[in-house]
Amino acid sequence: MSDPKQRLLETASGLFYRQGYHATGINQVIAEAGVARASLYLHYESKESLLLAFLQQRHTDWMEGLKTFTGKASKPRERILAAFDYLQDNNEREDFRGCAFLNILSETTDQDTAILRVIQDHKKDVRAFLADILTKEKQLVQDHVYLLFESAIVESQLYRNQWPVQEAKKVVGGLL
Amino acid sequence: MSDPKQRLLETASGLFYRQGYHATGINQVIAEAGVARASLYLHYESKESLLLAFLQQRHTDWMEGLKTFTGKASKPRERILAAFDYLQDNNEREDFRGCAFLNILSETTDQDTAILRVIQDHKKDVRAFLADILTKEKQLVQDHVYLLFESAIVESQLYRNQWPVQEAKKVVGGLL
Amino acid sequence: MSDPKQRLLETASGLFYRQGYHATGINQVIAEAGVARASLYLHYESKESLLLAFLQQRHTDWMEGLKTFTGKASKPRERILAAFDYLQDNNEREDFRGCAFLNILSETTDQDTAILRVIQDHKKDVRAFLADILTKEKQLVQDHVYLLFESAIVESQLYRNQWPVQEAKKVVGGLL
Amino acid sequence: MSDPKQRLLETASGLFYRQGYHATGINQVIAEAGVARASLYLHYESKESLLLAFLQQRHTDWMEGLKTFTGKASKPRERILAAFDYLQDNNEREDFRGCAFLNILSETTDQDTAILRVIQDHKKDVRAFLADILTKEKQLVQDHVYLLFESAIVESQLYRNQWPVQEAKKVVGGLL
DNA sequence: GATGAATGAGTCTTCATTCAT
DNA sequence: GATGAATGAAGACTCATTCAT
Repeated sequence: MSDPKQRLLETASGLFYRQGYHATGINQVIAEAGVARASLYLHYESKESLLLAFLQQRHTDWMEGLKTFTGKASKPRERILAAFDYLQDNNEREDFRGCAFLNILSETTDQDTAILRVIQDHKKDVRAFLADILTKEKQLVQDHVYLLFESAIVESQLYRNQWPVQEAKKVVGGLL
Repeated sequence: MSDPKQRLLETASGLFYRQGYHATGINQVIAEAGVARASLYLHYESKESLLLAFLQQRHTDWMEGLKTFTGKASKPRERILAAFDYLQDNNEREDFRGCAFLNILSETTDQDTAILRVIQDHKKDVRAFLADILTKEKQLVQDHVYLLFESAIVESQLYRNQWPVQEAKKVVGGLL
Repeated sequence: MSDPKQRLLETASGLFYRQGYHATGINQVIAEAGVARASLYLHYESKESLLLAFLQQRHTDWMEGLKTFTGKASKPRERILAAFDYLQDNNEREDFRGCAFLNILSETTDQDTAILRVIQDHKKDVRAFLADILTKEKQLVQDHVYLLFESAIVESQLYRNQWPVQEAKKVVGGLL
Repeated sequence: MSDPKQRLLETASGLFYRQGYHATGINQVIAEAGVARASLYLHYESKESLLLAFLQQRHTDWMEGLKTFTGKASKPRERILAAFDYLQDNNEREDFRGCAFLNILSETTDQDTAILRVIQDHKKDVRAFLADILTKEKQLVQDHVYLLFESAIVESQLYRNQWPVQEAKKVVGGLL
């Protein structure tokens, strides 16, 4: 809590996630983190590197949460359904702000290669994670589930409502 | 081409779509539109109202494109598949920038009620449009198709690749 | 009421008086007057000339009011005291905004000769008016009354209170 | 001289006093102070807070000057008359720009509570200062002197002339 | 006489970053 | 390791004025 670097990351993470990257200014970050302006540049070489740190940390945390939720079951079908429960849980805890990576993606152009890679890597991991649970299924089914998983996230953010998660879960339940 | 208001809208639309809303400054808009600063505020009362105009125009245009594509077929199944062709066509024409509405959604908080409404209304229209084609299907199937349609857009933006559209289309083809 | 020139003058007068000259923009004037922007420049060659028109009109109206109030009495002493009643009446009607001329004077530099002259002429008229009532008094007494009259205006604006008028009136009452 | 914060305050003070608050732009302030635009906002959170700083500083300086002048005499009557000499001295040194507080008052509406308070507090202090010298006099006499003191300031600004100070001083001299 | 469109220069304020201490 | 001061560029927006219709 009193480590400036960590405090900066946590503050920036919350702001980047809730307000977006460009809508968040350095001033707000340092003010809310209670850190001197120059200290930010002591620990992170630029605003963008702070963004990268956020995404990397978020990746770790999010995957951990996913594993925790899916770890409660053992059969593939139940584990996949538990993944949708994770989404529902996220929506409640984070007020339907959706996927941090897809949100940043929207603010990203092809020039931002470093950021783009982190985002894509995250999603590849998610896709691989689901596919790993569904090794017995054909790839088309694996993709099918992944695509429904993704739209469950996006659409519940859009409507500020859990119905897309619930519908997607229902569909997937019928599928497997 | 020489109507300043139209030129402003077209320029801003391109920039908002390609770079995002917050990453686009008024200066860039007026410079590329070749219009005086104050002229922007003569036609649009604020940057946000320019964004709203963009989204409204985009809604009209995009739905029209969707109707054109789906209008080429008559049977529900073929019309739905044609909708996915539309996505593929968009990706090529617009360089995988994805959905203008979902991109802006990422930069939007709950405070931005007017913007949020336009975005949600657009998606409700899309959902209703697809459901209308699938009136003979159960609602779960309708939602199923809608969710795959949405993730096809998002995921092809993410990977800068058409595979999500193609996979989604294949899945839907098997479904109907 | 429907004469644009008159409407412009009345609107600008209110705004200049209540908000000050520099704090009042052309936009607000034309918006509240319900007149096209260019129409303003049809009737007044500049914002400054609108200000001049305001001051001239105000001079006429204000002196008329002063004459009305003082006209109710006939003896010099009573007429002077009535002048102070006029100030109190103004304060109530105009919410303690003080003297329009002195207020504009504060926003005026030595370069603004035309404006400065109108302001000084107004005050010279006021001074002469009071002196005319007090022709039997020495000049020092005349000035004395004038100075108290002026500070009654300024100080009641400052404190948003009638006490300076009342005190000044009491002093003058004892004097004459 | 090389402290930017002080230089900003001095520059702004001069401009606010000579030109008025609204007529003075941030650009002019930073240009004449030789300071970067953002540096202004490092030291003062807004243009208005710069104005407040000006008024507070001015209050201190002005009262000190008043005390210095009145301190030269010991008898109440002489001290009061010295106060009028202070006004005359101000007029000469500052080219008849009058009272900084009353000038800003003219640009102030009831909404600007912070500014209004500083102005009123200044004048209350002036009034109390004069009253303190005249403790032996009745309150009406104290107010009488205060009102003449105030109009001496205002009217000499108006006419760009010392006569109002001299006349007021003469009157007060006869009074005490 | 009246107007909507257009503008260059200006408004106040914040941006992300660097530097001397 | 930490910081307050400093900055050039940019942010969104408004100014008073003119011109073609």
